[in-house]
Amino acid sequence: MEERMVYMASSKSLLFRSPPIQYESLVGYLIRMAELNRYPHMSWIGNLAGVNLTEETLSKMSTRLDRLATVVGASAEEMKSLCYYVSAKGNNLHVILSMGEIIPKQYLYWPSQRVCFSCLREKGFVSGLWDLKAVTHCPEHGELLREACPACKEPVIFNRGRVAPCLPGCQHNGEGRECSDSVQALMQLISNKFLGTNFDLTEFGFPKQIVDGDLYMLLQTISFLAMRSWRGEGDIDHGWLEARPETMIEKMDHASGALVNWPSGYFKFLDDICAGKGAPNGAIVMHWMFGGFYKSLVAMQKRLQFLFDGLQDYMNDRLKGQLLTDRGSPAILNTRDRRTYMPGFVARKQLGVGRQEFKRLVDRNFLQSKMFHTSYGDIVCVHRDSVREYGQIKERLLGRHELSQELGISLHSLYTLGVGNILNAFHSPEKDGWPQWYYDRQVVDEWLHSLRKLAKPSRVGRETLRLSEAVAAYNKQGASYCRLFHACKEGALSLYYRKKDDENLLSCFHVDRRQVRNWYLSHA
DNA sequence: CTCTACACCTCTTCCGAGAA
DNA sequence: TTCTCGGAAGAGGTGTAGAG
Repeated sequence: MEERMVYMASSKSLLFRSPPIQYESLVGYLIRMAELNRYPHMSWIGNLAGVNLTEETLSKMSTRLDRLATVVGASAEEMKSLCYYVSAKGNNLHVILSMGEIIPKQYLYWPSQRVCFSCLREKGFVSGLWDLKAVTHCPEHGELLREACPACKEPVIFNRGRVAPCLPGCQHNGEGRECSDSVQALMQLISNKFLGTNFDLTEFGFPKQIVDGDLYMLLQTISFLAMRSWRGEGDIDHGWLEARPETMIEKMDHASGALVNWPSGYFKFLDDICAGKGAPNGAIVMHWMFGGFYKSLVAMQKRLQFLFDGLQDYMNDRLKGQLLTDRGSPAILNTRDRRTYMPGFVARKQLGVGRQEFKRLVDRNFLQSKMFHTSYGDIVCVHRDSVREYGQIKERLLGRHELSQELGISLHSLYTLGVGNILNAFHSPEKDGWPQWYYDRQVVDEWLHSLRKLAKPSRVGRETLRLSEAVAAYNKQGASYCRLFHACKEGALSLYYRKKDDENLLSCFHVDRRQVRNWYLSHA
């Protein structure tokens, strides 16, 4: 019995064998084997293995791989490597890709009956990539995938016995390149994600999000951009299903053009759909298509965030000299305000300042401002970067009462530090006409840090004075914090550091009692 | 497609409350 | 007292939905 099984198995294997070629499709491999063994149809190999290879049962093929492997004489591993997608169990609507990703089945022909004739002639194989609907052109030759030979008109059927479907004697060698650079690059990007090829696409400048993202995201992006008749919140996978192959070529051209050289390609794409024709130099006159595009994009925002962000960048770019307001268009900036220039109202809210302070910030150039002519008249808007920068500084601002307490010196001493150019205020009446004094905490910290670096650890037994004591003791000789700090900096006095004292930030700094006395006497 | 009611946006001015 | 903030009100404006 055992021997008979072995005999049966060996009798049902092919005479001529050949290992799979890299990136070959499973069906394509069987076709190639059929041709090698002079079988008129690849389904004959299925018959040998007891597997029904009709179109309807193809999805189950992956479960019969071992039987097919025995017949064609390939290892189970080799056979598995040909399965770029398998149907998910109990889920007829999705397929699992070899990388583990799951995508709707509608993105695939099952299997494809379209081929690149250049590939057939040059490499003698059927690529697994051609099963993807989004692949309209061969990534390598840029040739259109066809359902029939353009020379002998013989149609490509999947259950054929020869890799090339042509009639005997047909010498058609492929058409060569038939698409733009951008379409071919997009095909290569799909190929990299689906087959794992390594086309170098850096020069085409695809957005990072789809280069790094998964295949499904790329397919959805293409599907979305290729629609070109956006009808609100339709299903993105759906809009594409109905696309007829002949319209796909043009759609692909649009989609790939939008994705290469990000974001300028996308901007041109948006120009086409957003700006009405004949608008005065660069001004945006919304085209009717824009509404549908925008609504669909909002519906897809979670998945295709970069397209949404790109749209906002586009608005900013095209409206450089004009102002983009929130008014009447609540949705466009609700999600994420990325206007280059924002109205004063918005900036004030973000900074938490009132009108007077805002006006001062603009007048003193803390906020980069620009006048815009709008329907309300001329209004002042400010650059978002300057708002962000000042917002960060504002968080660090410190009133002078607070600072003098922290440092343990009087308000007047703090003032003299400013006069002596030791510690300058960020805002002050003298410097920029601010009614209050404010110091930048970061500047204060840097100053204290530099003092600490200057100071030496105090040795036990050395008679030292705190700075405040030194100032008090030699006040009549003209002592001031200012002069002490300058002397320390120039090296005339040594500064000591005692960790124990931490009543306030300056109390840990000491000077030598004798040194400071001599120093004052010599200067008196 | 056009018209209209509506929701919503942002400006200015005025005013009261609270902090320095 | 002076300065600042923020709410209310009024004015002017725009996109959208729905009806016709």
